[in-house]
Amino acid sequence: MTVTGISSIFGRLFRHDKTHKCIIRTQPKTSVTHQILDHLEGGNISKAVSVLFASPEPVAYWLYERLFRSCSSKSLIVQARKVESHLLTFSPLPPIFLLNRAIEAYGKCGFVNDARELFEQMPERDGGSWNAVITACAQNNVPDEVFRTFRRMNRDGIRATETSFSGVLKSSGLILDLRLVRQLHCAVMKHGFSGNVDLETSIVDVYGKCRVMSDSRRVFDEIQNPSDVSWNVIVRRYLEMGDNDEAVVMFFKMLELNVRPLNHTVSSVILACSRSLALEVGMVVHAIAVKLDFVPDTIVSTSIFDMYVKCGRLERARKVFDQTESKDLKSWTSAMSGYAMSGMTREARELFDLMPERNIISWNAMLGGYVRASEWDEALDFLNLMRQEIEDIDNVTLVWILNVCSGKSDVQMGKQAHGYIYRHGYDTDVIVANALLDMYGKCGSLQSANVWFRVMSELRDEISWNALLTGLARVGRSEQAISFFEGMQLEAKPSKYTLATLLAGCANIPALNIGKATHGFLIRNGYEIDIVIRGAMVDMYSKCRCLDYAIEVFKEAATRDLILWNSIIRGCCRNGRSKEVFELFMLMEDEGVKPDHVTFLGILHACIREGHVELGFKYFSSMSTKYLILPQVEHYDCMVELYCKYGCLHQLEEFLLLMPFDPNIQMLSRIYGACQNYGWQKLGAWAAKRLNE
DNA sequence: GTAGGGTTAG
Repeated sequence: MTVTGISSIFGRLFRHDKTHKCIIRTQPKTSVTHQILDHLEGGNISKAVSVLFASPEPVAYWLYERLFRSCSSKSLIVQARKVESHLLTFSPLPPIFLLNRAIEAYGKCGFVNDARELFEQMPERDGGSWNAVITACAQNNVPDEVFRTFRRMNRDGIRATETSFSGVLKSSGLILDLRLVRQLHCAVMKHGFSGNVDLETSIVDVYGKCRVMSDSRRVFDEIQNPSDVSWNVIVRRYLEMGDNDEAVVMFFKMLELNVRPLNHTVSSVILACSRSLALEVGMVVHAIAVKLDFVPDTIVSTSIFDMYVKCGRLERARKVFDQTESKDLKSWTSAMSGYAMSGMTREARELFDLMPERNIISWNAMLGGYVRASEWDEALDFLNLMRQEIEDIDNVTLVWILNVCSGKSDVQMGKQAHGYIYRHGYDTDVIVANALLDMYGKCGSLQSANVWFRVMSELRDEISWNALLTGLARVGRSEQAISFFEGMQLEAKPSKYTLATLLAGCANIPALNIGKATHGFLIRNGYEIDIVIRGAMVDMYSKCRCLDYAIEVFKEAATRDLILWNSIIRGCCRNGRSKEVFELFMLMEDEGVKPDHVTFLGILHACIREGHVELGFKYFSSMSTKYLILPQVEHYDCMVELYCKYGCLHQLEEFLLLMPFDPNIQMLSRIYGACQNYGWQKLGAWAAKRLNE
């Protein structure tokens, strides 16, 4: 034991001695003490504090301490302040440890300023005081103050303890400064805490939060006996990095070592399975969870439910939910929003209506479901209901409302929302502000979007730039988009999505030069040309009538997905190179990529151009027989065009008989025209009659 | 020491 350790024990003994004297000296007020104790034991802390506050005499120090601790555990700020006030009234120089308890209480209640003020006013402090104020700031997410205090503490020669480091590490998880984290890691080692599981776990956590999993994992592997929390942290960090596989691997390692997982760990692993759609592994983890008796755990069963929803196993999901015994507000909301965010608004609403209680988050989740599913009228109805049932809406509600305005292209409603946002001070919330910008862009009010973008000035971020850029590109104002793109680079780093938007903008006008410049920018700045960008480039070049470049870009792809194939196939059609479409289709099949309805639109258009009537019908039939794709109106449209254009009216008549729906106006007028051309009176008359109807 | 629910662009 260190010298300071011993002296502090003596200090405490000495203080107890004083406490003792205090009780003896104040014999008459033991009744006050008893009353306070009675109230504390009955859980009525407010009452206990009231009794204290009314007492014209001090009580024993140990009782003050108990009161502070009670206030901490129940977050009673007013009561904590009363206790401090009473204490200082009767003992202007109370023992340090008591004031430390007060600081802790203020911290737990979320009142950092009270904690700091008291700390600054203390005539004398011990290591505990420093720790108390650091912990208070750390708990309340005031990292700057934590570091300031920590540096001051070191300057004053106060030795950092485990508690100080745990506060500082927690704060460094908020600001994510890797250099700082490395320094702290060294400091922890230098102070001789290298065998301390808790601190090592914190270090694993902050490296992970800084997204440096190699270091995080190295520190983890060095821990002698990782605790359940250590395992929880490493699994969680892998999950958050998107490394779902490693999260699962670590979970199974933990089981091998016979460490019982925490409920949060099980929940993280299930989330990992759900995110990678690894249903089979997920079901194994589900079985493990059952075996380890986690079924009654709300957190675990909620994540199992969510996994089954995301993997499309609705019946299983519902079974898990119905079997969950203890459901709280969070698990109800989570389950309901699982449906809502997967587009199953009907199921979501069913749960929503069953919920025993709801808060703003539940309301927002349901509303978000309608918005995501583009069910605008349902969303509006729901908003009306919401207005009747709950008092307030918040920033999230506003974002969904703005989405409804965009969806309905209702700029009037959007402006009303803008007014509300302004009046209630939500205009400084960057997410709301960006949603507003997006709304103006999607409603085609580029003027308003521009104005608002300028008003946002200080607030705006990369998303704001992208939102405006998308708005401009959407209406084909690509020159303006590119000049914004130049402005953007002074403020924010364009993401690959920005560039994809820009390329789409070039494709629309079409603007080959800007498109080429964008291509060059991507290469010069070392952007990863992923499948999305590549698709945008193929599309841009083919729309700019530069098919050879498109083919070049297409060929360079290491992997090709359906969308990329579709882009090049449509590009060939668009540029009159229909013959190559059939070749491409064969290559696509060879690579094992399954065509979809878009692919077939391209093929049928190629048949129309090339006059392949028989082949066109063969492809059309193969859609349902070989590829199990239900032909849509557009495909029937193509077939009608094919038959009409080449005068195959016999086949057309047969085809029309098999068509599962009524011909639309476009088809009818095409048929009518063809019959006129080829003198096919009966069918022509029929088409004319239908047209008149 | 960690820790389950709703939020913006593409």
